[in-house]
Amino acid sequence: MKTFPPTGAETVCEDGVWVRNESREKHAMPWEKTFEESDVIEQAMLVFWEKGYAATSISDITAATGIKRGSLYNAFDGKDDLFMRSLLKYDSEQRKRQLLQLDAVNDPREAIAMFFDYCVKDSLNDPDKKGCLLVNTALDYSLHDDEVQKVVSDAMKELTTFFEKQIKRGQENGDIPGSVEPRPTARALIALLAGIRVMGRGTFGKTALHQIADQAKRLIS
Amino acid sequence: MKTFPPTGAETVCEDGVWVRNESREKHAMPWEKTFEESDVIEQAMLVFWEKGYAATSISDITAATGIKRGSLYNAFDGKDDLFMRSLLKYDSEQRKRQLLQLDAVNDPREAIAMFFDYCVKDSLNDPDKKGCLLVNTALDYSLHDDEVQKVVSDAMKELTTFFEKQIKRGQENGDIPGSVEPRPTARALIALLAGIRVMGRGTFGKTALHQIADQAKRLIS
DNA sequence: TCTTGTGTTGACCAGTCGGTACAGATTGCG
DNA sequence: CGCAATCTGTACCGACTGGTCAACACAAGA
Repeated sequence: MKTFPPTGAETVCEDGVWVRNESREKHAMPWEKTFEESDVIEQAMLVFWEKGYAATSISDITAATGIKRGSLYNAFDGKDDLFMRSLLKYDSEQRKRQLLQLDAVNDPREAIAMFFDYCVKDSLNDPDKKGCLLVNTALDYSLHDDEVQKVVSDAMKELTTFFEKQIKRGQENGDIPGSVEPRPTARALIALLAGIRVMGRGTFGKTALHQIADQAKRLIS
Repeated sequence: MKTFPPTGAETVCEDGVWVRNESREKHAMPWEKTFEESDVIEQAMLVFWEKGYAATSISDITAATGIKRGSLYNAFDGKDDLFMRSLLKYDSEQRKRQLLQLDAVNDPREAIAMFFDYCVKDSLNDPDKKGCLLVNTALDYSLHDDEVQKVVSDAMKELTTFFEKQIKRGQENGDIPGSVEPRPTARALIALLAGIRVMGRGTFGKTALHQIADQAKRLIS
């Protein structure tokens, strides 16, 4: 009877029992990958993020990760697959995480203001000026397949819903005037965000980006 | 003594005098190109506009124009040169022309509103959803050389100045409240425009784009 | 020790990339 | 008729593209 690892890479045999591999071993089991898939996706994501899908080659990714070509193709389906996983990782680790944090903020106007301030600060701090992978991908919308398009569309829809909800909350407690239309304003905020991300890649400087964020706040007053 | 065409392609010998070639000849002179450079740039521009710089190959351009590879490289310096000329053509024929038209509009608020309405209409009408070549290039800012960056930066600067001027004019004749800060608002309008162009490539639909344009108008009220 | 199943590796594939070289065509001029 | 000058078309360049493949390394189980 065979005793084989349940998931392959994350486990190791110890005292006859399969337990999580805490990298205590010198030699990897032959069925274990010598790398963490999530680490590879992380590096791939950074390359796609900075250079864009079309300008990124498989060699760029092998160079960034140290993984050899064959191993890469053994673990993933190809460039499209790598991009899809990168986009999903970005979406869940950057956007969703940020939204969850801001959901916890009590003051709705403050939550929206913090979002914009973060984006401006983030754009200015990044020496590579990568912008936002979702916005970058939104600009290449029709170059991608349906699945990628859906990720982008859903992300923007959720972002719109977030802004809309915050505006309504602000109107309920009197912080935001009733004359502000929740949904149209939410969409305008998305457009402003996209604008910050695009211009933040080099066209506009610190002052301009901050001024745009200020105007976003004015849109909900 | 030689009598050679002063500029090569645009002239033809008639009655011993060099005059502009009005394409009255059946056969091109051996020093005349069989195509108009501006026509080639026009087609190249459309390809770059739709697919982006990285995803566009020289073969795409020869296919779009019918020009053979050798003739292309005989007339232009290469891909970068073709892109630069395409960008300049777009900048002068689309942006500058549009700005000149709107400069003639008397009502400043109307001029700004018309700008946004045109962009939304244009985004929705284009079946290829190409967006705006300047915005597309702004997103790839750091991938391009200094010259291209300068064209983008200058275009956005001029656009900012246009909005700023319109806002000040509107404030002088009382159409726009003095509480609107000209320069920051102008920059926010640019960001909204960029957002419309990005989301207009597929992420957002008709309603959303119109709503964003409406909020742009609210920003100057 | 031999089998088995896995991941690693580098060579290799056909196709495309941007760009070049050169023969051939053409036509005014001497 | 050459000659000069220019554009055209094709073949070709080395480099690179995304992707495949089979030999190999390895350790558990028998």
